[in-house]
Amino acid sequence: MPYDPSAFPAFAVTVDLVVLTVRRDAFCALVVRRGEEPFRGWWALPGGFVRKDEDLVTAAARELAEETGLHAQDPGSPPAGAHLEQLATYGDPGRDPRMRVVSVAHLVLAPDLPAPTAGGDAGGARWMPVDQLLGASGAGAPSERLAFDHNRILGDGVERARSKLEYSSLAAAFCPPQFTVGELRRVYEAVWGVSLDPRNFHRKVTGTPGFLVPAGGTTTRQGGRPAQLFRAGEATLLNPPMLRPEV
Amino acid sequence: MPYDPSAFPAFAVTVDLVVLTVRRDAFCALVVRRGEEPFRGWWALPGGFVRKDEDLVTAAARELAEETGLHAQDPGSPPAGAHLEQLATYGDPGRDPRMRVVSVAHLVLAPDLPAPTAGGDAGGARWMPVDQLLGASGAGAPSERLAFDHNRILGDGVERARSKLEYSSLAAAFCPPQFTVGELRRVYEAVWGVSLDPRNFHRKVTGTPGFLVPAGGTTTRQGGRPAQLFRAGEATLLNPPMLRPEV
DNA sequence: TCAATAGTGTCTGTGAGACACTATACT
DNA sequence: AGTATAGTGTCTCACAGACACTATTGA
Repeated sequence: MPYDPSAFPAFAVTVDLVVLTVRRDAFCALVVRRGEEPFRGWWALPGGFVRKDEDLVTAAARELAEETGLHAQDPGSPPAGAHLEQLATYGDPGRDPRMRVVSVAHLVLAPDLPAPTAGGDAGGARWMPVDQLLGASGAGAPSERLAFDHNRILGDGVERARSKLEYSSLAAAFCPPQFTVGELRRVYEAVWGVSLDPRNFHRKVTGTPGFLVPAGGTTTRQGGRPAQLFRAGEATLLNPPMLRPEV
Repeated sequence: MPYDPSAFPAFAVTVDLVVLTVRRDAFCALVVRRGEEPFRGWWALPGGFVRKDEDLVTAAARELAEETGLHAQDPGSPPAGAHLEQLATYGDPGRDPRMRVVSVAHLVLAPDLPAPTAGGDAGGARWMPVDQLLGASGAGAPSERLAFDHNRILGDGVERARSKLEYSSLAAAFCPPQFTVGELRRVYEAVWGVSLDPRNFHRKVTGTPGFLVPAGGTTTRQGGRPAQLFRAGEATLLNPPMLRPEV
């Protein structure tokens, strides 16, 4: 078929963000209150339109900064900011009742933050446990429904995060720049919803080259014997992986 | 910001296809010859515009059928058609010199096909070894460059396929409905570019519940002792995974 | 006969899971 | 003291990799 630029249908393109963190041992997602129709008053994932001359990942980083003040990881500045990656794209006709919108969802893994002050347009923002939004793993129905198809997007993001902990060192993205082995273990436990043996976990993560680098000091912020502080190492892929229990 | 439907920038949305197969022990991708500017005469990935009321995956399946005659896997018809899944989305401004185009790339894994007759618009279509397009794993430069950012898309698709063979049973998507253990092993060897021990491979795949189901007969089409025929089982996830050698 | 592929058995090293035990803090 | 968490050592089982050996075809 000959190329005709005026013949293609026009789409709106947005980025939606699945921002995940671990707060007080709970695996939480960032949701914002919608201030307008449709779904006025509902919780939704943060997001917004991609601008005319803007890269997709740039748009995602901009929305993230606007809505949370978080800065995405600059390649090069090791312990600063959150992990950002593309998740998937959702473009069913009718997913937005107003018009044809294709949304490129992104996944953000962030350390625990003081308070998610909604930057500008959103009427409110808060962290909400993912179990409450998706239904606990035990098949319960979600107690909160999100606007549009955001439950599906969140579910995909949560599953991506859970599986990435297995074969990458991304769990450290949920931790502050310096953290203990116990704190890292609590991240895995919160995200996977399981209990892990502290002794085997310690042996595994400290024995994997490049995963953890000793940062020097110790801390007793978790109580008990002082624990060594680490920061994330250079390795991004875990080999062999750390598999989720309960096959 | 108040919602203003006329304020969003208009994008064109396309689907591009990374169609992979194994032909004569070579890992190959489907490329089509471009008949128009820009990149007239270059090889490119098949693809096209998403229609106004069309789902993304539907658009990908339609383009696949138009350009190859292949039908994507209908959930429910086990041994028919190819595996189709979303890969990633590419939307850099300037990736298409004519206008702002966001492309939702899809990955297709297909069994070996007789000949990729270009369906309609494309000036020609052929299977090309991925090493030739991406440069052999040994750092060689690609001997053929694709149009637009299709080298990058192809690279992402190839890497996705390689890693999916590890923890899923998708290798069977490269095989005919009935196949032998040796044929399945040659798929792994071609995709990963390695040699695998036939005895250990046999023990591994036949010992994984749900991966292979005996289909009854035997064949000698590979020469040597007759080999049992199998078809793909119900299992989609491999646990434990089949890891690539050469860490 | 040989060459090819299919399939089984056996050994060894690595690593995960279970768990006893010691170390060092706070109350 | 008791309780919390940190960290080490040890045992066992599962499994990947290496490879000897047998089975069954065609040339």
